[in-house]
Amino acid sequence: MGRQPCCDKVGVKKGPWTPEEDLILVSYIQQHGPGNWRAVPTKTGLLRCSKSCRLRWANYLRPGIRRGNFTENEEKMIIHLQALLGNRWAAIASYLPERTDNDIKNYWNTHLKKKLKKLQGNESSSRYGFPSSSSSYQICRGQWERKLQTDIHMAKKDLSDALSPEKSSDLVEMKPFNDHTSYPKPSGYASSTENIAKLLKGWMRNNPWKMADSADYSEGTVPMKEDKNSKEMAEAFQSHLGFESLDSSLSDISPSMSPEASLSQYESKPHLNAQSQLSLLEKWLFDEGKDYQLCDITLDQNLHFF
DNA sequence: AAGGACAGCAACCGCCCTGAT
DNA sequence: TATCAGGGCGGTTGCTGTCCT
Repeated sequence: MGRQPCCDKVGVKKGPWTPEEDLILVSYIQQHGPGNWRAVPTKTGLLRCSKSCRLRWANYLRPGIRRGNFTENEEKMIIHLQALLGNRWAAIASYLPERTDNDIKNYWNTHLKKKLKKLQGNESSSRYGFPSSSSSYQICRGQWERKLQTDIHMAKKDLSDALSPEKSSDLVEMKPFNDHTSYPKPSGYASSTENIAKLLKGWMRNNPWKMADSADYSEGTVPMKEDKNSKEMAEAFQSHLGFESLDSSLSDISPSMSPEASLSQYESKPHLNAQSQLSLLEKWLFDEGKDYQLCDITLDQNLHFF
């Protein structure tokens, strides 16, 4: 028995989102909060699959998202977390504030894979805390990697055990940054509107209200028939959100959003629960001063906490 | 300047999990 | 207990921009 598609594919628009669609989606979510994605296309008039709406929100429009320019520290974290967790991008993303799993996945596939390949081929690099010039380091790193390889499997198993409800119930509350139940609420809608603001700024720069000339923007995905309407809508949105003073004006949860909605906008990611058991790992990962002195932490110490 | 190759990334696809009924 | 819908997730695709010849 085949699974039903998430939505009726007929008449569903695909491809890149237009600014108008983004505005509509953000406006809707601002009013109703994220969730109940199936209702979004029908209630907004967007000719998009519900999944597409959720993805667009989660990966692009959601509050607190930072895009591009991964820092070296973020790279290190991704590399080490990937070694420990595998391609569990959502779990990895939960440790990286402001990054989406999709972003991390793309970054891994396009940048870090190559970098690591290079590093493997060229052991002389010390960029990731592997000071090659030291022979003792070579031994140390080798030992560490061997141990890591052989024990990752066990660690994963233990981790999944630790994640089971009966065990996680007595864990200390210490969650990854992106766990949206404990996410340091940035500023209600501010970050999201920042995204939209940037989007619109660029859009307005490039589209002096001539979208109707563009086939892309006139495909009928948005119930706006005139440039004027688009402009008015954007202006209203801009006015409402206040491009230039987003952080201050929206430093609290948007009043127009219900409490449930306010809370639920942080819901989009799962989290790991075995945080106390990962505490040393986290300390290790987040302690910038250490510069990932891998050899200072034995694998036994690490795995002890799984 | 043209066009082919390549890289980066947004978005889609389909499987899986979970909660509701 | 079985079934279903909604949502999450990882893998993959394909579009677009940039670089190279």
